[in-house]
Amino acid sequence: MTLFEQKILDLVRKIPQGKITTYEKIALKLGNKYLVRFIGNCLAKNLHLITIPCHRVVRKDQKVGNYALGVAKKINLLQNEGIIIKRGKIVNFNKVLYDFNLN
DNA sequence: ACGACGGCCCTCG
DNA sequence: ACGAGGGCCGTCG
Repeated sequence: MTLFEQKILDLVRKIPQGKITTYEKIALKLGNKYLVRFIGNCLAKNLHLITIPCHRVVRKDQKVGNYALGVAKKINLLQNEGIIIKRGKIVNFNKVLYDFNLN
């Protein structure tokens, strides 16, 4: 695992239970928006590290996005944390959105 | 709503 | 060592 990937995972690990963030926010935090593709790539590969709550990272358009264990699993996990999802979209998106810049 | 393409870092040939 | 391809995305047509 590279240093850059570590940085991504470190950020994801900071997302509290019941909150979400977007691929784009992480990308911007780390530099530029085109990183979104690599971020997805990285999370997909490192899912075996259970300590990283990959399911709390979603798409900017309020869809949940993809997940290595299946989208259904991702939705389940999110709903267990109080996030409301309807037809694949997060209903209370703005309320549960976590902002890294609050630190 | 859908498809194309962008410019990322990594992996693999 | 180098170049092509790939991926849990986002934007614009």
